[in-house]
Amino acid sequence: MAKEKTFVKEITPQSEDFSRWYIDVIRKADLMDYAPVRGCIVFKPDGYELWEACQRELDQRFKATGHRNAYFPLFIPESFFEKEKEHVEGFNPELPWVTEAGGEKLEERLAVRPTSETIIGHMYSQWIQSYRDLPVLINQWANVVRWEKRTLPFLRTSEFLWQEGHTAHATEEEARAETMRMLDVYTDFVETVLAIPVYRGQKTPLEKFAGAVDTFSIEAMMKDGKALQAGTSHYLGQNFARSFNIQFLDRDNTLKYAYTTSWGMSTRILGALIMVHGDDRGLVLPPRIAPTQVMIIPIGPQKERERVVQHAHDLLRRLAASGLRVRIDDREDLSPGWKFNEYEMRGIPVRLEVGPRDLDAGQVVLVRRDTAEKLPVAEGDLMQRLPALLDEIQRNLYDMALAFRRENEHEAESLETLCDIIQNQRGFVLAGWCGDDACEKAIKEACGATSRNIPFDPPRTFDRCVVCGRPAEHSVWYAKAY
RNA sequence: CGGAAUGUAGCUCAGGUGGUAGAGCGCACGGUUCGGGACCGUGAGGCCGCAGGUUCGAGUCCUGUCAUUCCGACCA
Repeated sequence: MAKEKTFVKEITPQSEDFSRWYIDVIRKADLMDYAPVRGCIVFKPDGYELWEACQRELDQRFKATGHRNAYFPLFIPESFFEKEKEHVEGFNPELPWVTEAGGEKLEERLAVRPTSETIIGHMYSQWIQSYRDLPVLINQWANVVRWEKRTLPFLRTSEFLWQEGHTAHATEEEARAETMRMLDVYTDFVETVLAIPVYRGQKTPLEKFAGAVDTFSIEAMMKDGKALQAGTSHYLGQNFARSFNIQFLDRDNTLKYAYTTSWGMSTRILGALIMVHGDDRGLVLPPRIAPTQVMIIPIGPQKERERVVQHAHDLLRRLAASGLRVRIDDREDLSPGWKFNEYEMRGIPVRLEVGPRDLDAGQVVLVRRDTAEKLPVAEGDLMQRLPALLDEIQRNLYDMALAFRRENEHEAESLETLCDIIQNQRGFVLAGWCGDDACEKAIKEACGATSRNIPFDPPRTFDRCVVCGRPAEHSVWYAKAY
């Protein structure tokens, strides 16, 4: 027991210092390493596999909604950014520039893309002539660069991986439907696969994407009560179509600008996954996203070893054949206790222990990562019980995250109350808003909370703006955000 | 980009007032162990972040620089 403490000491408890906990976990679990360039990280295999799992789930959903993947260049001519005023203002401070190549100064500087609306808009203008060419439904998996002042692994890195969908439509109605459809896709992925409940809503004008007409987001609450924007979907109206001349000839033989959308989810979602489910022992991965769902650990003294390991491998084959993501750790030089701790820290949902005693009893022991419960299971029942257990863990993780979120949802009728909650408690605060940017800024200045979104179906409505007291037009979630 | 702290072995860290670098864990080898991070023995491992400067001599003092962490400003 005393030794166990030494182990736990390597991960700072969440209650002591949440930021420290986060850094400790991602490093101990071997998800990433720091690269020599500011704000850049290496996704190590265990971290990258998580992203691959996200990619797989999302990609499947994108394709099921009619999208196809393509790839656009990393470099974007400077002039492209100047075509959309808000867009250039929003991104200029974060752009890295290529000014020289092949030993010569470039005629026109090239930005390393921070997002691809401009270059894709340019290409779409050449591809779209007629209403018959619409809609264009394209997604790309890419890396982008934003030179942020302050970086944090996964949550805000200089270079990050993401997907960005870019679509063009003949009508506003269709483009708006697309915007909402993709928000639904994100919601489904994050809630059902990552087991993270989200608030769906619209961004305020101050927080919306530079160049968008409307931005919608899903927002998740981390275990320290802070908010993390898990995904965004933008209705761009005709803004980019006008800037990049995306015009088509409609049925009525008139030239019209297309309506476009864009939507993105990035490796930042991994930060959410870690901070929503992780605990003081390390990562906790929902079964549906876990690269390894079950880790088999054969146990036993040398003289029993052969028959135990053989049996464990037999189990491995059968479980893998049934479609489960199973691995075995049959290394002889590490004690079972060491392995238990190791795979708990790495967040593997279920451990399957099998030793001589189990063999004799015709059973195995399943251990849940989420509750630490040990469940002896007769081998005959294993094929039924294991998938059911994984489902149960998936559900439980969502329920726990939802319960935590509910405990940390607040309401405020006054700025004082709002700030008191933000500064002395934790979580999200719902409050009335008149619609004026100034009131939103006032809250940020008063206590550092920003508007997260205007939820589609707020738990309640307010008569007055929490800042100015004028009639409230919306209910808004406020929180400190990552 | 401003403020603070940190940078010494793979990891966590120790190295008063300058004198040529240490521990624990980990790693390698051998042996004993194995149902919650086992133990014994032997051993390998260091341009002390990087670059200058002061000095007979710098991990230690000074300057610059890079990176990380925290706080602020900024932030689809």
